[in-house]
Amino acid sequence: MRIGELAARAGTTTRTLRYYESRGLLPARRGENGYRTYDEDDLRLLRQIRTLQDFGFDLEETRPFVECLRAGHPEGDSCPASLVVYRRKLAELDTLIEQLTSVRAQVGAQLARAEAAVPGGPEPKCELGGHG
Amino acid sequence: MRIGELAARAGTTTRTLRYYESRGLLPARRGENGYRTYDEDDLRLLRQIRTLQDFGFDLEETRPFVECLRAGHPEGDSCPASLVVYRRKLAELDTLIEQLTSVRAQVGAQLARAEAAVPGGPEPKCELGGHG
DNA sequence: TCTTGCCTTGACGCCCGCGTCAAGGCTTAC
DNA sequence: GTAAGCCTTGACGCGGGCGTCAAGGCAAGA
Repeated sequence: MRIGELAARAGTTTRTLRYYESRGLLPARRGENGYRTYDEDDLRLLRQIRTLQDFGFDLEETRPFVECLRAGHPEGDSCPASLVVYRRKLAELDTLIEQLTSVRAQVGAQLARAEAAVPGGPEPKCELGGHG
Repeated sequence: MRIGELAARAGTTTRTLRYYESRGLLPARRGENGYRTYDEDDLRLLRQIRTLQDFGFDLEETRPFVECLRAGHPEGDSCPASLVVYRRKLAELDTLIEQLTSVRAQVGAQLARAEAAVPGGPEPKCELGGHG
């Protein structure tokens, strides 16, 4: 299979595949005409990468999973190095979610305070004259 | 006050202030020698910008707050345009937190599944021989 | 043979909020 | 006078994951 077909089957682009290859993540064999050649295993690796990318993993973070698959393991996370990445990611996510939740609370409080100070804020269609 | 002092008092850098000016966010008067000149009001504007930046607001999103202060209002969020930004930000935060929470759950599930499949994963120092 | 459509490499663009360096001018203290 | 330390503008770099164009090679059908 050539690069265009692989890209289509994985729902990505040829540019992306060349980029992965440039990063050493998904090297390709070459046909006699110089075209990149891929097989079903490459598709599996690519899908592993894409899944993790969709989760917000950096490209580098997908490397252990790819290497794990390439080493013949049944899943990309069948290797300790992948689990390390999982755990680090979980910690990052927890920290991030905590921070965002804190920010959300602060922004929400600011909004509530500001709305209370502005006439017509919470219920803009009532008491237009503001005589009450 | 000149740019260095303002930067120091706001806990930022001169480069940042020039950048804000280039974006039209924090224009400066000029002394006869060409030096930028700021006053205490500029410091207030700058602190408003920095606070929102710390909350993860884009620079453009701070503009209504800055203009509100510059218009003479007591707070940057004393204007409707600022409240719009607040509400939009809250919605963005909610969406993002939701997505991250979902990802966290999926990654956590993947980790649990992978750990269950790998001997020595959850408790690496026990049963080295794995005879149990 | 010509066209169409795939493929190749190379290289610049984008986003965003600055960091950092360059080359020079002004000010101030000694 | 001169050195230090502030200021000026201009311009390139960075990180990440590609998009997009350029210029050309190769393959297959009419």
